[in-house]
Amino acid sequence: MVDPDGPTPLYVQLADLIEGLIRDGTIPANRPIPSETTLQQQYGVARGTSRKAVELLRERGLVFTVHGKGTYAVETLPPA
Amino acid sequence: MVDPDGPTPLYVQLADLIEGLIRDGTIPANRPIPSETTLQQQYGVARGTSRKAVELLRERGLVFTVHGKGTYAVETLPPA
DNA sequence: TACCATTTGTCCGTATGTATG
DNA sequence: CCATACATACGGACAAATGGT
Repeated sequence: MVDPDGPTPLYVQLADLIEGLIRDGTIPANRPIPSETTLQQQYGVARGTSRKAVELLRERGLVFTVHGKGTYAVETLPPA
Repeated sequence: MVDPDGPTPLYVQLADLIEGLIRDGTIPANRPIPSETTLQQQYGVARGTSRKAVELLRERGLVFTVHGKGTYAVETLPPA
């Protein structure tokens, strides 16, 4: 999944992985991505790392976040 | 604001700047100073740098920190 | 109304690695 | 060698929003 010893930062690897899930339809539009806590446990990273991954996905225009609810895949994806 | 090329370390410049804000009343007693994250973004420095600046202010007796909440200006300022 | 669980938001504390002067 | 500075990554604690009981 993610490689802590690789040259790519963990939070970038995580973001790339989730981007793949969105682009291949595993996570459809307007459906939530895993919570920050779930990502931590699932991939064995700290919360700060999962937060930075989600932040990157927001910057890439792939997801939007609602405080107290969750983070969701956007309707129309930006070009890869 | 802060000069990365100047002879004074960035974190000292940042601390001096905030000390000024406290002494001139811009930041009143028991009010929070900008967070480390805010300082980073505001002045374009790394977190370690903003953290060292706040640490310096603590050593100078100008602020006190509450873990998980924030850093605040003290009630009675030490002599300049 | 009150309470509670979940989730995101915002804080700080610490450590390691890299690079520069 | 050491201080400065940046980036990454871990952890803990509290605040705010949401939704359900």
